Amino acid sequence: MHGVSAEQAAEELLQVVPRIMDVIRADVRRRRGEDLSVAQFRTLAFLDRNPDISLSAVAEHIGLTLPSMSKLIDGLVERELVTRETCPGDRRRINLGLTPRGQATINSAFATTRAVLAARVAPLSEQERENLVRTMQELRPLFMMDPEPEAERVPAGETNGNP
Amino acid sequence: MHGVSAEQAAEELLQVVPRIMDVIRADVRRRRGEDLSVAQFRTLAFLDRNPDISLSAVAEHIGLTLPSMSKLIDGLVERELVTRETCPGDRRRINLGLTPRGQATINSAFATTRAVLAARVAPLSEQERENLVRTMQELRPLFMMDPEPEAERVPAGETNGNP
DNA sequence: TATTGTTATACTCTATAACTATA
DNA sequence: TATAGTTATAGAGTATAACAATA
Repeated sequence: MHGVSAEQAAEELLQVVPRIMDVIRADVRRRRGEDLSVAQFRTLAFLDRNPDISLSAVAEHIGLTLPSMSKLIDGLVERELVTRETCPGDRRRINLGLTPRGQATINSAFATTRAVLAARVAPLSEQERENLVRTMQELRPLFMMDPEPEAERVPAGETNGNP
Repeated sequence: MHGVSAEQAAEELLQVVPRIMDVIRADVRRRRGEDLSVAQFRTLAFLDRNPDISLSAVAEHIGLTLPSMSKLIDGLVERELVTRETCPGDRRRINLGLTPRGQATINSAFATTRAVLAARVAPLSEQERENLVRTMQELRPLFMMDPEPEAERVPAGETNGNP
């Protein structure tokens, strides 16, 4: 193998990553013991990675409007999975976070999913596992950043004529 | 790097794959020119990979009930993105497929997402890209199969007490 | 009788618009 | 006046239950 273009690498990601995600998603669906919707689950996971974040920031990342996310958070606060506190410096903002129960919920979910993934990659050789880990570590920084500063939403109805 | 366990490899996947998926998902959200919901988009992509499949099979994969998927397909058929034909051999079943317009829609979406991913992996060296492609090819067969033959749904309320 | 899919109905989720509170 | 969130209302999406058609 030689001369791999960025486009070819992208094609591989596009074909394989969603398949891995299917397995993760199926696991999440199967064991949502707290009866969480997918959006609620994604929100918990996001709060796990981003403590003390604002409502707007969560809404933008998850892809919901502010009112929708406000209501979704309502439900998580009621179930004592999420904390919602007024920001001391700017009393308009709120700081969101996980309660111990919320943290336990997400930890438990991750543990289960990790086991499912481990079973999937079990057939790999030692060499292949090392390869896998190296690749993930190389990809990690490239997909953590937000390169597109809130790109404008397509005006819904005006489809772009693209390649 | 040596002595990588399946659990460690799984941990890497669990941390990085959802981040890549965030980028893919954000792109899908941003340019759903046909005004497709996420479920509708996933359905089109699934039909692209699995021609002439039944309604039940699609519903199970996407994670919707049969009535919900029936209605979702209604919408896609109305917009002339999906074909729905009675199966000749067994007239209870239906065969689903993409219309040329549906195929064009999914192709266009993939092209855009591929470009976004290519931009992300552009910083990788030639060596790293080769690594990436090799890893994806090794993972592909492991995540294509369905090892869990429709595992029973947790009875909703009885959360498992796990690690 | 069992299987595949659809129709009927109700509920949940999400969005748009209007509003409150703080800056 | 601008910004961060919430409340009010309406529309879309989804589920459960009942039904129709084929095997």
